[in-house]
Formats: sequence, structure tokens, C-alpha cells
Amino acid sequence: MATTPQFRRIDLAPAYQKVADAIEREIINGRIKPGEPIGTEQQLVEQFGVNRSTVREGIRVLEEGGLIRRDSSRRLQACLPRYNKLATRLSRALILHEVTFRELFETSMTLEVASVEGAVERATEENVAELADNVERSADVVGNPAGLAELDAEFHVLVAKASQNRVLQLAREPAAQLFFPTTEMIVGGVPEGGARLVEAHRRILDAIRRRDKEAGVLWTRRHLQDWRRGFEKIASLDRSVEHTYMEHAYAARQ
Amino acid sequence: MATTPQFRRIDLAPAYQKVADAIEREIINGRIKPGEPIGTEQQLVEQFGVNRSTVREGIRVLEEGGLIRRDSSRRLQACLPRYNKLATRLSRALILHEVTFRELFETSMTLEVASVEGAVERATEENVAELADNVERSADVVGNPAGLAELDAEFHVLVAKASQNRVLQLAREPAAQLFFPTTEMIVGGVPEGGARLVEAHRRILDAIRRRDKEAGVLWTRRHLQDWRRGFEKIASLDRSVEHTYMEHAYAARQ
DNA sequence: CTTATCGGTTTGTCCGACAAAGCTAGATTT
DNA sequence: AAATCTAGCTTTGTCGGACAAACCGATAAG
Repeated sequence: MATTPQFRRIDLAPAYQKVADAIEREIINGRIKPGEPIGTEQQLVEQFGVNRSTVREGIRVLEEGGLIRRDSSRRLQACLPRYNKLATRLSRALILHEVTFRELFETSMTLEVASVEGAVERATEENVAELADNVERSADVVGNPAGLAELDAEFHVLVAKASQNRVLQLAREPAAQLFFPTTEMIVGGVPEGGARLVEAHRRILDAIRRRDKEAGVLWTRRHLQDWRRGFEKIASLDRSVEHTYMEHAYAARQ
Repeated sequence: MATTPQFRRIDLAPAYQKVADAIEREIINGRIKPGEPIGTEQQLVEQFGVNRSTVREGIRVLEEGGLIRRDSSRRLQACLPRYNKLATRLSRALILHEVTFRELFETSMTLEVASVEGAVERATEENVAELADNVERSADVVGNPAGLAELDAEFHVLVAKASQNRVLQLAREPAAQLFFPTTEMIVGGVPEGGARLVEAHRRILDAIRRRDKEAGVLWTRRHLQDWRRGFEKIASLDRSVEHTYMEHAYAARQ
């Protein structure tokens, strides 16, 4: 065995992939910082010694991966991947996998409770101010389901932000993106739903202010249970997210 | 104002993006099912009436987004986005955002506990058999940090799978991908670390078997606390994941 | 029945080209 | 002199065509 010559695994990745990988490496290990330019396509052609079409295919890969973007004048520059864009992809994946609202609800319960726990522990004054502003605006649109749903989503993003835990912020995002669009249906379908929602937000904010973890968790649970009760009035928890949305979109179009 | 003609917002998305969007729509709303072929590049050229280079750029976008892949013979086909690939992108994003191990640990604690709770409730016999197999193999390599680290990662994936909650499986993946590579360092650095790890896994499996949620949660917490204690012996929880890995890689190369 | 061979496809890459949009710097106007 | 305009250069997005290598399917040879 020892005398058998060892060959390195032959590299058969297509050129566009290697271009993408090479640029990715430079960004990942910090030699190109977010915001810095990557160079023009022509420059990349010269540096890599491949055709422009090949470079462009590599660029498309990185662009979709969120590692580079084009600035106002369409020049390439490195950027910090936005959670939101990636989260959208994940949400889409969840839909295609036909996950149910029960799975969504269970996971969101876990993550929202964790968020509020973190927020109670570590929210800054600025976080509290943002939340207070949100709650105030919510109270103004309590009769408007669409507006309230949007502010509800924002409220929970702000709570996660207040937890100062970016991993948690990221982890909750895909589920939240699928979860919260239903808020509009529910608030619209349940009398007093809007008022209950704002009340819960107010209590949660208050708990964060007072650093009262127990109250924060309690009201977060109630808030989500409210959602669940409302949801079960209009659809089944065990149907897939996709089907439920399709039907709702269909019903709305009638 | 009323007399001013209203123009529809002119569509200025580049052609490759439109190609990608068009194919994506077909997949999302189920007209092309996972596994079905998309057609050859030439066919797409004819259908969309654009150049092959343009089609190829669109394909790269979808490929990176995980919506299509090339089968063994490099023909295009729709596919279910793999969590793993998307999770890798997210992990990379987390690194670039310089998250700390404290954030990672806190979130993983939440998600792993939720996973084990779900597993205790809903694990099938097949899930249990997979876990048992994993634990057995772990016992065999208890002295081999690299092998044990790999099986540890697998164990936690299997627990999440046993929870029957795909949203949870997905949510834990990005953090896990960053979290578990450290297991090797820790097991290697702490005497009896390997044995403790296997013991914890055995207890968790046992709890799942007996549907004993309290024990499952307890041992999962202990298991992660063990990780944390081990980690703090070799690095600080408050440093960024990136820096810690860089240093470890550097030290390993010496 | 397996293996070898041979076209026809398909992908990956390259070359060259051009219109549209952006940028730059010199020319023009106020 | 400052602001504006304009013409030219650059860069991107798209196109057409080309070719080698890999792959597929079917046929021929062992």
C-alpha cells in the first residue's frame, strides 16, 4: 500500500463554480470586506483567465447566495448576507416540503418564548423605545387587520432584536415569515381579536421593561395560544401551509 | 390628477432574472413537481426566446437557490430545496455577522431541548432504532474525537428528526452546523469527555424510549452544559465564532 | 451476455459583437 | 466662476455562433 502512488482527488468543478468559490473565499476570510468593490467583469476575466460568460455565471451564483450585490450603478461589491433574503428562501423550502401549521406553531412557540426571555434579560432602552413605538402605532390601527398584522410581525422582530441574540433572530425568521401572514385572517375573523393582540403586546412590553421574565413568557404564550384558537376557527392546524394559503388567496379573490 | 394617464410600472428586471422567476413560479405552484425534468438548455432558449447565455445565468440562480439541480447526467430537474444546503448559507451568514458562541449556545439550548421534547412525544420505532444504532457506533469510537464529533452531530439531527417537526429541524440546522464542529476540540481536550458524551446520548435515547420528557430535557441540558464547560476551558464564549475557528485552524496547523 | 464502438445530444467554455445605461471630463452657458 | 450640457469612454446585459468533452443510446464484436 505504501508504495502505491497517491493521487489527489481530481478537481472537476466547472470553471464558473471555481470563480464563485474563489471570490467567496476572499470575502469569507475577510480579504474583501463588505461594501468593498469586487471589480468589473472585465477585470475578473483577466484575473481568472476565463471568458466573461463564465465569470457572469459565477457572479450569478454569488449574487443569489447573498455574498455580493450590485450597487446603485450596478458595480459589484461584497455585502453581508441579509438574513431576510435567506429566510425567504427557507420559507419557500418549508412550503415546498408541505409543513403544517402545527409544526410552525410549535416551533414558533419555542422561539418566541426564547426571544422574550432574552429580551427581558438584555433589552436596551432603545429596544424598549422601539417596542413602545410599535405598540402605540398598533393601538391606532386596531380596527385595521392588514395594518395590525404588519405591526404584529414587526413587534416580534423587535422582541427578537431586543434579545441581542442574532442566531435566535435568524432562527425564528423563516417560521415567522410563514406564521404571521395568517394574523390578518385571524384578527379579521375574530371579534375583539385586534384588541386582545394589542393588549398582549402591551403586557409583553411591560414585562420586558420590568425585567419580569415570568410575565413575559406567560403573555407570549397567551398571545400565541390566542393565535392558535383563532386559526383553528378558520382552518386546520394539520393541513399544509401551502394549501391553506392557496385557499385563502382563492377565497379573497372571489 | 385624474386625467393623468396611469402607466404600469415598467418591468426592468434583466432577462436572466425573468427566466429564473418564470421557472421558479412553475415549481412553486406545483406545475413542475420535484424530480421532473425542466428541459434542456436549448429547449429553454426556444421557449423563452432568449440567448443560451441568458438561460444559463437564470439556471445558475435557481441552482444556487436550491430549486433545481442537475441529475447524474447533468440534465436539469426540479427538486425539493435541501435544508442542508440552505442551512450552510445561513451558517456562513452567521460567521460573517461575527456571532459569538454565547449566542450560538443559548439558541442551541432552546432548540435542542425543543427537539428532544418533540422526540419524546412523537418518536417512531424507526427513529429510536436509528438513534440506538448511532449510540452503539458512538460507543465504539469513544476514543476518537473526530469520529465521535461526527456521530454527535448525527445524533442531534436524529433527535430533531424524531420530533417529526420539519420546521424545528430546519431552524436548528444553521446553529448546529456552527456549534458541533467544536465538539471535536472539546472531546479531545477534556479527559472522560467522550465517555460523558456517550453516556448523555444513552440517557437521552432512554428517555425518548420511555417517553419521559423530564429526563430527556434534563440530560439534554446536562449534555449541552458539558459542552459549554469544555468550551470555556479552551476559548471564550464571547468571542466571535469566526475568530475562534481561525485560531483553532491555525493551532492545528502548527 | 458482456464489451467495444460510433453517432447524436447536451453541457461547459470561448470568442466577438452591440445597444443601453452610467460615468467622466471637457465644452458651453449663465 | 459656478452650474449645466454634451460627447466619449466604460460597463453591463444580451446576442449569435462555435467547439471540445462528456453523456446517451444503439449497434457491432467478442
